[in-house]
Amino acid sequence: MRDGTATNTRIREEAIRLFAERGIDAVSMRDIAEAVGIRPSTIYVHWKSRDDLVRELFRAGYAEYGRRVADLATGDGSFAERFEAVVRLICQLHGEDPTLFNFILLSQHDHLHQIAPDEKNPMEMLNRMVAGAMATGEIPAGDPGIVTAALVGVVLQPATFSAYGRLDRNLEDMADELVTLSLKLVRP
Amino acid sequence: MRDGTATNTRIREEAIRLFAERGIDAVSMRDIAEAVGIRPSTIYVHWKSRDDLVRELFRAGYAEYGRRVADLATGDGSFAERFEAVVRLICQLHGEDPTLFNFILLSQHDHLHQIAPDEKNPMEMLNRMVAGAMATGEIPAGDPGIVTAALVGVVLQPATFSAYGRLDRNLEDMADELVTLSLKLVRP
DNA sequence: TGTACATCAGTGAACGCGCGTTCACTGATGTAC
DNA sequence: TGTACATCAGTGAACGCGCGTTCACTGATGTAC
Repeated sequence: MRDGTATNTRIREEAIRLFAERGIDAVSMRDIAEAVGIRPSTIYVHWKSRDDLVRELFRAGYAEYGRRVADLATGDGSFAERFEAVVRLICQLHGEDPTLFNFILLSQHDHLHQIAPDEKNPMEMLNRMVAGAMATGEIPAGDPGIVTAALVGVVLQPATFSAYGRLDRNLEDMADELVTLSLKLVRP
Repeated sequence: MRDGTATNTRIREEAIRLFAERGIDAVSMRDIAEAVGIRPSTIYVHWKSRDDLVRELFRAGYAEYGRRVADLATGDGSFAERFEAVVRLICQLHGEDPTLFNFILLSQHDHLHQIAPDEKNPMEMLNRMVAGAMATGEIPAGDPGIVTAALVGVVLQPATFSAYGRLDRNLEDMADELVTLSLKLVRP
């Protein structure tokens, strides 16, 4: 039999690229197949359905990001140190694979609800980090949900603007500024 | 002849509601017609195409929001005063018509690129406000694009979390906290 | 090393479906006299 | 007030199209002997 691993990988790559560029809904199975240079039916050799493909790609990426955020968030050090590390990680993830990063960033709304709550969820992770730091008095008390959302916004809004060309700088180049800005949010 | 004004209004209302609830791509002309209680072909009496309908709804809402933000952003007072007013306005807009607010919030990415740059653009407005305040030394110097993006993120990320049920509080109830948080971003 | 066979990645044609849209029509209602 | 007419909001049936998906098939390649 032939080895389908290479084809499988290429389907993943092209699908993520097209989804990130055009939005998930705007990409058909035929589009993906054409980009890979195969027939649409070949995709069904590797995945049960379109939905299956999308879900697997999102989950795999989101889970990996979740793991890496979790490693830093649950590490040693003060809240400020750990949070700075998370912000820098996010900027670095964008630098490593902007296409994957944008795919996850832009498709999160459609897919977050089908992520099981027990998976290592970056948002949950941050929420606990913030709530913990409030409890110890490391950062000012407040509604942890709002503060977490605001912290996320400070980083992801520039990422979104960058993805849409509204900001022409790479996330990695903004890391220092984003660290400074987000830490200002949790000063007394 | 019959008066189509009421039908026209109902089509707008139901379309915005469905778009906000399900996402624009997931709503068909038949869905809208069914919600209104008319035949799909009737929508074409009022709009040339589906695209036309979506664009008109988005533009009308975005333009109105732009005007109201512009009024506050270009008013008298310090940067902090004007910015606080803008944040409170955004929270209030959410309270006035959460459905319209969410429609614009969630569909902005698909449609921002077809908004003419000369229209009163809330983002452009804020960008100029921030750049101006940096020039006068009212807020610390920096990249105005990043600081604007971060400020927007502090407000819109909680709005997004609220729209998706990740935060169960209304934007209006968070106004005080969001003002406090966003102003922290521009302290020395 | 050479041959027979099993496996299964990849194909090609076709399917049913829901989509946006068109268009000849109907008939309620405002206007003119 | 009553009648004839014009207007056009709304209808119903149909269209072509691209979509996701299926399935009998082909043929390259790994394995057994």
